[in-house]
Amino acid sequence: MILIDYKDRRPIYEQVIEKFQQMILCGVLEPDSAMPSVRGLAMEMSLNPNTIQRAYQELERTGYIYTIKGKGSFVCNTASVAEGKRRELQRELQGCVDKALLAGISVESLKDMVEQCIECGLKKI
Amino acid sequence: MILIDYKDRRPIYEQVIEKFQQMILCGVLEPDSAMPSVRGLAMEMSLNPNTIQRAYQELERTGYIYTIKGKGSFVCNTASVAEGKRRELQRELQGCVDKALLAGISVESLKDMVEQCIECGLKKI
Amino acid sequence: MILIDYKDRRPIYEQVIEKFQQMILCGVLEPDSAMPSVRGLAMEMSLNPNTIQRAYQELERTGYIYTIKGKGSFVCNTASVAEGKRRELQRELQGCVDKALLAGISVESLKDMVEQCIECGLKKI
Amino acid sequence: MILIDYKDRRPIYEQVIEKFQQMILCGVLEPDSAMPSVRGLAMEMSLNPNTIQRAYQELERTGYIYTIKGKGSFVCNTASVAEGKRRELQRELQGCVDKALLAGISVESLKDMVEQCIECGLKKI
DNA sequence: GTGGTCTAGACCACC
DNA sequence: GTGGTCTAGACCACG
Repeated sequence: MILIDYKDRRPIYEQVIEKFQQMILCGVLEPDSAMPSVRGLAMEMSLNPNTIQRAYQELERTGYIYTIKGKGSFVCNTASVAEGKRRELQRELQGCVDKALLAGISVESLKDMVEQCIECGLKKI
Repeated sequence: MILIDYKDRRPIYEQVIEKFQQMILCGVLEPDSAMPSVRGLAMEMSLNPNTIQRAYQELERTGYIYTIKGKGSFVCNTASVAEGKRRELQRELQGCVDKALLAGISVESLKDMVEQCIECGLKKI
Repeated sequence: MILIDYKDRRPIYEQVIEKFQQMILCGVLEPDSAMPSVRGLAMEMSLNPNTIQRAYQELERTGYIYTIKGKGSFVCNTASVAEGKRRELQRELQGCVDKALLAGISVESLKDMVEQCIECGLKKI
Repeated sequence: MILIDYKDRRPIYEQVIEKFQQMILCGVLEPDSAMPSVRGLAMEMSLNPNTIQRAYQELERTGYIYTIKGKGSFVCNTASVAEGKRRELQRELQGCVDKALLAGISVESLKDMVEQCIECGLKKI
């Protein structure tokens, strides 16, 4: 299930979005399968339906899901979505790298740090 | 001088903090040199003194500057600060990498992306 | 309720912080229970909301409370907090002891003073 | 000589006062010996004479030194002074102890902490 | 409703 | 002159 970290400073709806993005991109949620209903999910997670609604809207706007009135929301095909996510991550990564370089960290150092991150990240999965 | 990006969603004081961190870490502001006065900088940037004050307070709390009441604020020695910044960046980088891996991006792909970022980042400096 | 001592030279927000730290550490405020709202408490204490806000921010930064935007602030689990407080007190105590020793007070004398303090402190609780 | 810690949040004049109190109480400065001149000391320490002046005023007010117009300032007999210092320290110690007890630290724990402080403090001298 | 940020302007202690 | 604190009141994002 989706777990909310209340100590995370980001708004709840962003956390919900992120979790669904992950599940869609890594294939846990298959294309054209139904998303949980807004009200049902809200109840299950003890959240305000508005919060879920906002997350779904954003997921629809960014091409992760599509909605059929009266039927519910469904997962999009991932091909196009993956490319978008890739670009988004590239932007974020660029931000990190820029900061590091501006802080005077050498390219060598930086690559080492990335290696460590990857190693560490692989363990978590 | 420091430019504020009002389209940036982050608060102004955070942008001010970031700019000074960069200037201190990359040596533009030398250790023990005087920071601009709170009021002076506020006037120059057309900001409220409280906003600058808050940025300076955070910079002091995180060890970038030290303050002498009635005299002003001054830049700390960078040695210890650099290590802290490195750890902070490592954490942020880890976040990026984790997201990428969770999104199903391969390690190969990821390394390519980092290479591109570094190349691109070096041009900006 | 929280009483402010206007004769105290310390800023109001520090007094507010201290009072809440006490209430959290000694268990008057239970983990995950809600803190009073910023505006509500400000009104009740006839203080500016900013002053309360600042106190809450510091309490959050030091791990006493956590905040959910739009919902309010809540008390953290005390386990980890207690250890931090202990270290803080140890530092402060060290300062006192150092001063006493530097002033030429004998170890014997000092221990007697501490005994008196403890005796006296226990009565206040 | 007297060293000022600019990173100390307390005002400079308080640090000056404290250092002289220590030197007088532990006998480094003998009764009726001359204090350094305000201007001379200010120059030597690269401080504003006002700052030294204020420290001397406070030292005179609290009975550590006495001033003869046109001749300078001199160290008082320590007997009476020591008792005052002792009371001041007792007050400060009481504050620490009260905080600890309010934070739920046991008397046993507290005594252990004091022992550690004393041990640690003796090494510094 | 909640907290987070910002502006405007005041007063204080310190140097 | 400097930074530190506080009040008053506004606007925003979030739930």
